[in-house]
Amino acid sequence: MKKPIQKRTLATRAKLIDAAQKIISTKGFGAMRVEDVVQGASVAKGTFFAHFHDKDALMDFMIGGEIDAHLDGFEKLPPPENLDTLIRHLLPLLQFMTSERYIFDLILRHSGAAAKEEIGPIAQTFDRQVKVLTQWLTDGPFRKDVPALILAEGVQAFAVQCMALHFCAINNELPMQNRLRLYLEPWLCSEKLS
Amino acid sequence: MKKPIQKRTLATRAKLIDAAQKIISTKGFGAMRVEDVVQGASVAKGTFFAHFHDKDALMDFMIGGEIDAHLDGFEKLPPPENLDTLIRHLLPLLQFMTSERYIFDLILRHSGAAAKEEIGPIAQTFDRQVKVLTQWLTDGPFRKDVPALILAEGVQAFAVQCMALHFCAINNELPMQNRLRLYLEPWLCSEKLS
DNA sequence: GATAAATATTGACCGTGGTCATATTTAACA
DNA sequence: TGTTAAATATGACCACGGTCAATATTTATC
Repeated sequence: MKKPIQKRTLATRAKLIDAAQKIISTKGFGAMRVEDVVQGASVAKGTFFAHFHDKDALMDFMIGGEIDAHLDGFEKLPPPENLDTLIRHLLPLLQFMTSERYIFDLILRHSGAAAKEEIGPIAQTFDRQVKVLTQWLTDGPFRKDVPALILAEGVQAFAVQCMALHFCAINNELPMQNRLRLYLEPWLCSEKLS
Repeated sequence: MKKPIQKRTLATRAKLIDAAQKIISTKGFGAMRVEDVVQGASVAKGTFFAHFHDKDALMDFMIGGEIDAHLDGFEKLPPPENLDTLIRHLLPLLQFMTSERYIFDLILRHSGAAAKEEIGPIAQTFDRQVKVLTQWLTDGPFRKDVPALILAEGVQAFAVQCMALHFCAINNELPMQNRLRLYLEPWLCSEKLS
């Protein structure tokens, strides 16, 4: 994980990731079994855990990669000139994150770096996301009485809330983006009183 | 689960919950094993799953009970007359929710009712919490340009964010209540522009 | 090229959540 | 009270993530 110097190591790792990718793209993230991955990669089970601390670590890596791809796209976009554009830009990422219940749960578990351990791929993307949002909010026509960083973290909080309610039996009649707008309008387009 | 008519059923159920409670109060939620519970209750393993759909369902019940106790307390409190009081009232609940990583993760998983299934105990407490907050926000000195329900859901979203960051290696230098204040001040004490 | 140290791989094994055909108990009715 | 059907309990069994001592391979040193 930290220093894969040997060629063999890199090859094995690639085989594992390849096998995982194959399973994911056909059966989805939630259906991935470690046993299937090692069989697909033609290695022993123990080898898997020599490369990834646990199953979650591989998922963290795979899902983190997907999120990073979205963020790469965000960074090529011009700062949104209004709230609706901001939401529209964000939507594809939110849709990926909610495309499987398994994905969303795993993201929640890994969105904050676990104490004392190193910061994982997904946690890094959350930091990156805040950075992108901070930039957007600084440049766009949004409130300036609150630090853009706080606003960005708030957008993240509301996005998580909307995704959670998306999976909710009683609260999912409203599309995610509409609900997000309901929160973000008062959050981003207000000013402090007095 | 739905219609425990027989006395035996109620007794068995009580034995299971008792055994679970005993384990939880000595070793914590995260250390609970189904095997230990059934042994403590002197029943077979299969019996457990006749009473609870899975381990999470028992946890949902136990943790839901704890949260409900907090909400009972909230309802006896007068509506907070300012932001700091609101946060102070909320804090004990947030502290329980973050007292174990296991608890927080489970709460996140169950805070929205799973699609098509019945609404679980924790999901119900989240609804209840929104109701209490809505009342508080209606009565207190907070912004009135946004429906109190939306404000309440926002408070919940920010609370979740603060709890998540509480477990985060890089973002946990700020106490939960201070961070919450950072979000809630612009959220609750602003007015929409134009 | 021989040998030793470091690194990577193996697969039998384990812990724990969850299943299900079978056995037992309860309730209803004659 | 005896018979029977529904409700409940049982425990052997399975699935799957994860461990670890033993083995194999690579790299370093001479």
